[in-house]
Amino acid sequence: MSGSDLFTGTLELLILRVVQSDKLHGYAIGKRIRETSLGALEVEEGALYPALHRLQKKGHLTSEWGRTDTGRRAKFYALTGSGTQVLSEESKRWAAYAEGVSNVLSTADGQT
Amino acid sequence: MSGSDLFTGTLELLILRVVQSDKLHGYAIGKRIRETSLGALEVEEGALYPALHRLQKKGHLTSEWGRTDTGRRAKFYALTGSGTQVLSEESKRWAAYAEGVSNVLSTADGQT
DNA sequence: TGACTATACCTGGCTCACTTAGGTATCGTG
DNA sequence: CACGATACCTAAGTGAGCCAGGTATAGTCA
Repeated sequence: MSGSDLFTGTLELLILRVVQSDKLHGYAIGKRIRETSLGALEVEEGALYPALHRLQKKGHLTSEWGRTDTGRRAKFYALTGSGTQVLSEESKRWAAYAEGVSNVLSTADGQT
Repeated sequence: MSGSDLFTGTLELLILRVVQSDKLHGYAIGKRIRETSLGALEVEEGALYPALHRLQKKGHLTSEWGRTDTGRRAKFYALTGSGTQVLSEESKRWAAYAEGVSNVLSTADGQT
């Protein structure tokens, strides 16, 4: 229940989006999410790696072993066609959802 | 996996916010969330009632049996002091989180 | 050389919010 | 009087994420 908990269901969306920008490896994906969100999103490795495997299993990502700039062994992920589509759908779903929450949070009190 | 799934963790926030506006009963809380969000947020009863009980157990809500305008028996909920505080904290957490997600989703591609 | 940190990957056990799918009871309406 | 809407509830199952471990390697610094 720590304050940095993810809202369940957003991680896959974030991963897909980050991988769309750049072909990254898992560890870098986590870092990228953390940095791009300016620390607001903390990605635990115990959530990250299973999520990557899930996405690959579902066919939304492909993976390939390679080397980082610093010569380290790492698994690089790339979006598939279905991944691109899911990203698009989930982005819309997130936007609608966030707007819905925003509406509820900002509604003037006591209206019918 | 239907498209209207909640992002886990937001429901309690929504409930607290809705109850702050008006002293409502459970069923009406669900309806209010659905309506205020213009249908974007679908609240299942199987999620709603346990959430209300959780919040009460944690001391963030109190409940009282009463009657609706139409004469129906219903349990009305009200915010406690701690509930108000949690609402404030969770609102901030949501705002920060949503901004974080927004940053990730809208980041220009390929930046370091 | 050897210790230590950061990088990079992984898994198993647990928790717990949510979905699904039932159930009860009452009121208004066709 | 059947039916839908209102109003409440719970049990079983799922599954994402947290926690806490593990392995291995590259670079740094004493």
